Amino acid sequence: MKIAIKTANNVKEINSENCQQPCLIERGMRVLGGKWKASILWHLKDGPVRFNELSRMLGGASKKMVDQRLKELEAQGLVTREVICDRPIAVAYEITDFGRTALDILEKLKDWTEDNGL
Amino acid sequence: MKIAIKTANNVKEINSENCQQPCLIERGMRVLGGKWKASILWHLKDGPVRFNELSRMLGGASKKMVDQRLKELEAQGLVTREVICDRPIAVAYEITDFGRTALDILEKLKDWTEDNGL
DNA sequence: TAGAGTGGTTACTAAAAGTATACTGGTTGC
DNA sequence: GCAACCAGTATACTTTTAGTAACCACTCTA
Repeated sequence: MKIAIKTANNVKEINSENCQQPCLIERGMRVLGGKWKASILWHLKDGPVRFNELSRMLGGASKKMVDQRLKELEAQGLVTREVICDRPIAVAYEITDFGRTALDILEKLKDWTEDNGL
Repeated sequence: MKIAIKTANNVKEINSENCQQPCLIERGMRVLGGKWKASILWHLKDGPVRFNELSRMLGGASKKMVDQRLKELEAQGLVTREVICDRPIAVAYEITDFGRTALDILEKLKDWTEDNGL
């Protein structure tokens, strides 16, 4: 739907569209957009990574943050948690097939950031 | 770099990579990832939109939020603000060419969200 | 036996994000 | 005159998120 706006000496048409509420972009961002979430997913793309290692990769994210984000990502089915050894405890986080479907987006995001020197 | 992890009865190799700090994914997310920012950009893709109209499109975002996000997006060169009429005041926000380069990512995000019923 | 590493949890604080309401100062329409 | 619209601004408030630091139980290495 177009709406006309009368200005001093011309008429300008402005586009108006309704958005599904809450809109798809926003809903997607709620899954991938949290701080560290996309990064975590990205760092799991080459294979399973252990908890403390992941913390280091993220360079500065606290254990609490990494823990919280991993739990969210696990609950949403994007990563899985696997205990690979009981004593000493060793846990590996792995991206799921569903999680991999999001890597396309992250790849584009990475390229975009890189190309624009952000 | 691969690191070997000894488990009860096998050895598992785990991938370890260093991340540029702060990594590209995270940096990109700081530009597009704030609440409403991606949505705003998306809603500008079909042409300029006025302030209050944008608020309504976002369905629930307060004026303060919309205002803040628009200012951020403007400062980052993703949108422009144009006064199209002084009396009565009418302002239109428009996506820039640079802003358009991010729409690819958002398109993918939208499709992903849709395909996965999120 | 001390120190470092594993994968967390808990408690606390600081900062950011978001909501709600009212206000300005102008215009348009009834 | 009154209400509703425009594009914001201001203020106050609550909620959420982020981050620090200490702690747990366990193991491995020097």
